[in-house]
Order: sequence, then structure tokens, then C-alpha cells
Amino acid sequence: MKEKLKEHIENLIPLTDEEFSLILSHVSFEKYKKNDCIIQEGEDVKNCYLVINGLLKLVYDDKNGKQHIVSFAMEDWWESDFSAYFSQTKAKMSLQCIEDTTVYSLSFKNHQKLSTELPKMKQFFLEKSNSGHSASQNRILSFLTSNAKERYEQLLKQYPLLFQRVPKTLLASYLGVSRETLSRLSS
Amino acid sequence: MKEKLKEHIENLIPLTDEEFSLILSHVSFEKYKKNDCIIQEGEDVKNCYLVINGLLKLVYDDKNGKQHIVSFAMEDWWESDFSAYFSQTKAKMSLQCIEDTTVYSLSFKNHQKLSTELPKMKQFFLEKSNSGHSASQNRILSFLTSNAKERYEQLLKQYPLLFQRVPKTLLASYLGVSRETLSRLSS
DNA sequence: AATCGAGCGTGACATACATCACAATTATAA
DNA sequence: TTATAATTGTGATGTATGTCACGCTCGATT
Repeated sequence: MKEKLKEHIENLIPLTDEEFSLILSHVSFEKYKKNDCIIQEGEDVKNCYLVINGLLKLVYDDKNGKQHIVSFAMEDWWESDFSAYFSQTKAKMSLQCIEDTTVYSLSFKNHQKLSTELPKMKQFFLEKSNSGHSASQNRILSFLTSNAKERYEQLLKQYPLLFQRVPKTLLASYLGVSRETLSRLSS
Repeated sequence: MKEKLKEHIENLIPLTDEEFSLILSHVSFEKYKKNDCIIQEGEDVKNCYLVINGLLKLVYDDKNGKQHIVSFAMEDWWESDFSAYFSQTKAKMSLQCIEDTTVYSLSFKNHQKLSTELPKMKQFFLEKSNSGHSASQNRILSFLTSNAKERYEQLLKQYPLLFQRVPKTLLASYLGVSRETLSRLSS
């Protein structure tokens, strides 16, 4: 597990063993079971999470009780209700396990502490945030330019694994179409 | 103009006069006219821009020649094709002036230089990136949960000024509906 | 003043997609 | 194993939105 964390960070910035120890002392390793709720809508968002194994969904429940998937988080992804995390307010989304999942959890306090004690981590977080921002913009573009079928094909192309790991209902909820429509697209 | 830049940065992090001078030496003040193209699709993206006065649109031209607005950028906003900017590749979107516009331009090189010479700027860029990411996620949510009429109302509520500054056709292109549909929504 | 084009509204029609209902299959748990 | 729930496909129908066509207004240009 530690190796995966180290690898993940060194993918962007090199680390000495001491530096990695410092990082390790600021995060905590946690295990969740399928259907567990890591972040609950309405509660404080104290942490963000790096997925080591498993699969999460970041969901928004609308007023009609319908669930919308803002994002999937698979191995090697950071996820949280970042809006609430950074402003330290209540979650308006939930983070739930689609599979049994292991994560490294980083609290907001330790996030700040680590950023000052090990400034190069700021660079790391910045690059992560930038790529998250780019990914979101691509998703917006796909809503603007593509119909349901095209969005579905783009998703399959981008994350072929996802297709086997999550029920179609969830893919539909991510794509913004009904499960019936998605079903008809496949045929 | 300098005051606006200083104010903008000090909104997030305090600066000494020396620090601000250092920043000033890394950016350049530029003026553009309505309909000018600041970033052209297909070309290198060397800079990102802080809007001081005016209004920009970040647009994507699809294969059918249709224009889609990924983002508006008004006073106090940073904008660029960030995906291309950070990876230093060709722009897949264009950045165009809706009004006469003045900006501060920051090259990628100076961005890096500034980040190392004045580490607290990393914090600034990080916070900017985070809020950009949050804004994008909200836009995604609005596509997932709302129909055209609701998205239109949300937009008006969030940016009441925009309504008076840009033609409806552009609002439609931002919302992802045809101008005819948008027109019918208003009545 | 005359002309042109951008912006906007609106009718008629086509299409993509949602919703509701039901059945079949497959996983999960008791 | 049996029972129960989750997942998926598919028909019938309704609705939101796109597309094409036309005309009106208003400001810019000549």
C-alpha cells in the first residue's frame, strides 16, 4: 500500500525517504466495504481521499430523490466533495463505495500542514487540481457537443474498464440519460 | 490597472511592495478589441490571462462548424485553454473578445519562474485552480440535474450582468440549447 | 437616406430522450 | 436451495428540444 502511495506521488515529484515518511505521517490508510458511505451529504467534509484499490462514486441527490453521478473515482484518483473540502463547509454530495475500497485519507489540517512543511507538495496538489479542472472541462464539452450515444462511446473509449465494473444504471446516471435510453443505445 | 492586479492577488494572499514588483515584472499588460482572438485554436498556448476590463468567451468549434461556449471570462477571472497551457500543447479551443478587453498576460515560463521565486504564488494559483475546478463541477451538475429552462434561470441568478452584456445566441451556446429554444424559454 | 447584417421571435415539423409498464435474467442472501 | 432483490431489455407513449423557414427591428456602413 505504501508503495502505491509513493509511486503515485513520485509520478509527479521525486521524494527522498524522509520526505515520504513525513507524508505518510500525515495520511491514514482506511478500508471500506461496498456500499459504504465515505462522505455523507450534509456532513462536514474533513478529508480528501486517494483511491488505492476499488471504485467510488461521487453523487448528488436532487430534490426528487434522483441520484446523479458527478464523478467516478478509481485507483490512483483523488476524490472528495472538493468544493466543501476547501471551503470547510457541509457536503452537498456523497462519496460512496461501488466496490470494496481502500484509500489514503488526508485531512484538511494535515493538507495545510504538509503543504508548509513540504512545499513541493504544493506543486503536487496544484498539478492534481489542474488535471481535475481539465477533466471537468472535457466533460462539459462533451455535454455541449455530443448526444447520449456519442457521450456513451466517449466514456467507453476513455475508461473501457469501467464498463465491466459498474452497472449500466450508474453509467446512465453519469452520462445524464435514463437507463432505458442507455440500454437502447447499446443495441 | 496595477492596482486591480494587486487587489486581485491580495484578495487571497498578502503582498509586500517588493513582491508585487516581482509579479509585475513577470506579466504584461495587453489591450484587445472586440472580436479579437487572443488564443486561436490549433496554435500554441503560451499564456494565461487575467481579465482586467471587458469580457471573453472560451469557445470550441465542433466538426460541424458549430460554436460551443465552454466559459465566459469577465473582470477578475483567469482564463486560457488551461489543458493546452499546462501541457504546452496546441489549443483545441479559442479565446475571443466579446467586448474591448484589457488583460494581464502570464507566460508559462514566467508562471513557473514566479512560482519558484515567490513560493506563495503557488498557493495563489492552487486556490484559483481549485475554485475553477469547483465551478466546472457545478456546471456539470447543472447539466445532470436541470433542463434548459432551469439552467437558464441558474445562469441569470449567478451572473445577472451577463444577461445585459452578451447576445442571447451566446447564452444559448453556453447553456447547450439552440437559440430558438432559449428564446421560447424567456417568454 | 438606403442598404445590409446581427439579433431576436415564432410557427411547423422532426427527433432524441424520458417515463411508465412489464418481463426475463442474474446475483445475493436467508 | 429457495427466495428476494438487482440488473437489464423492450414496447408504448409523452415531452423537450432541435431544425428549418420566415419576418421584424435596430444599429452600422456606405
